[in-house]
Amino acid sequence: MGVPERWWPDGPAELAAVQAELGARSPAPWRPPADRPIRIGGCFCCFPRGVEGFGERGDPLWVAAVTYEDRRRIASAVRGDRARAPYVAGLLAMREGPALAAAVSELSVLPDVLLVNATGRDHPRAAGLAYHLGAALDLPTVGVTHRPLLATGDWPADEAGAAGTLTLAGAPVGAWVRTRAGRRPLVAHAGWRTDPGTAVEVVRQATGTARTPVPLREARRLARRARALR
DNA sequence: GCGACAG
DNA sequence: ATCTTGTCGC
Repeated sequence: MGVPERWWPDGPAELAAVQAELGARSPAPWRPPADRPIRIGGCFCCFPRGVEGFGERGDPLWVAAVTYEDRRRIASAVRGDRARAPYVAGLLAMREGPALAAAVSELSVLPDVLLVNATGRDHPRAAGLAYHLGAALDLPTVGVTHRPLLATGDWPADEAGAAGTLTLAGAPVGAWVRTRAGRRPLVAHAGWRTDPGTAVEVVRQATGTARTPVPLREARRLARRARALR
């Protein structure tokens, strides 16, 4: 993945500069291959229970990454690490970026596209963590969150698969997606080399019986299990 | 000035 | 992110 310091600087101003540079890029669009099963990955980062709020530099954390092909998990990686900074909206990369990048890099089989618990182009500098992580790893990414950061748009109909575009400054940056009827929709974010349409398609394909896409759920489960093992 | 604000 | 409490549905 190249030199870590180049992608994950320590200071807010330095990170903002990296985001501005990355956000101005227009990487070649990636599209899911139609001739073979698509490998979808997911990564997740969790923190100690009982510690609420924004946290701080040095907080212990656990990260997990997985690769799925068809309905099966074909690779996984779990590790413990430390946060680089407290949580600050718009600067999430400074807190979790390096740890997530390290976990994904340890996968024996990389996915075609990676699901990240973060925003993508829906960001002040068009470079949320999902987009940023993809650029750092040279891997197409799709962001998945409970709500948008800055983008706005109406909720879709209450039926599985329904989607509603989210725009920021007039540009489509993601979409609300109803992965399960009767449940709150989640947000599929355009990330590194993916547009809103692709993001929705990947989320739909990765979703099983639960609201959260399978690879993301599994990465979350593994990270929390590692935390439980202390 | 005040509220909002990914995880 | 994590925690608490309450409510609804199977």
